[in-house]
Amino acid sequence: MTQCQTLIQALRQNGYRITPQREMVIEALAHASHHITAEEVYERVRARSRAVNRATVYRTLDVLIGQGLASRVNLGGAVVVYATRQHGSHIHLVCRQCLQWIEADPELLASLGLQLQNHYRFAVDFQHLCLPGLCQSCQSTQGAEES
Amino acid sequence: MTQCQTLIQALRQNGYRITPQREMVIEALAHASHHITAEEVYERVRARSRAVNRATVYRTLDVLIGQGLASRVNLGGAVVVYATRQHGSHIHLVCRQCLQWIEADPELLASLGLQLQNHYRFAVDFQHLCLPGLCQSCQSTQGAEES
DNA sequence: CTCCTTGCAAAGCCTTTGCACGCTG
DNA sequence: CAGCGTGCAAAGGCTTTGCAAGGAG
Repeated sequence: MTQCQTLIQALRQNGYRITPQREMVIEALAHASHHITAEEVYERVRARSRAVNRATVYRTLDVLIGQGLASRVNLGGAVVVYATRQHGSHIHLVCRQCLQWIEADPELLASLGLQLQNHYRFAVDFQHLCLPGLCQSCQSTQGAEES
Repeated sequence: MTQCQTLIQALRQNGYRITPQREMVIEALAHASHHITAEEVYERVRARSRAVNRATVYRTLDVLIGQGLASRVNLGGAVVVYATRQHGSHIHLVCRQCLQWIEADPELLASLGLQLQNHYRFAVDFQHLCLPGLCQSCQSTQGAEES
């Protein structure tokens, strides 16, 4: 709840107008336990009001991202998900085979982040990181399906 | 050269037929210094023969990926690139702002890989990893453009 | 000779855009 | 009120698909 208000305030303070549509998009995004796709945001918003268009969802998500309030990540393939920045930093271990993912402890990346910063002056976006690979169950089936 | 032959042999042994089109796609991919987009593969192949269709390029790339001979990676945004597995493991530090990327030393990820394997039984795909973030120059402009 | 592959063109998918109306501030 | 934000519908870019003809093995 408060999370939504924070986002709304941030938008308002940056000169954006708060419309019912934007509120609903923000709420859908903030209430999502994890990341959701644009389509899922649309569905959730649509469940509350038919007076929202897909284009508006995309436009609102773009605004949030532009303001650094949300992030967009491509979980391999064509799967694009969104999340508010307030979900905190986290790592996704995305299985390239079953497309499921595990959340990993962000702490594991701390030292890597420092090294990359020192060596390459590159600031990895730890807010929303996604590492492709193979999950445990797919590692087993991997060999078997090579027929 | 030999790299192409290896790929071709692998396909042949898995029951795929080797056509001039597939050879050309494989050569274009294998000779690419880094990763290339599907469109670039198409252009390179097209430069050698007009008798190749975009659909064939996509289909061949899919076959290669299905066989684990190539990988597809989304460098943020709509940029999708391909590379043969034989290019060895490497990390891309992709700037989410200017979309340019730096190659980082894969060794930096070695310990992280082990930890993720131990903690989560997840095998990160180090063959072709891509970390989003901000490059040095965009880190400077970042603060300035927040108007 | 079989049937895997291809080219062609069209469809698909997700996302973006142009425009006039409507609502926020 | 001024002008940003919206819905609608159409376009857009990239990728996939159906089908008949063609070529690999």
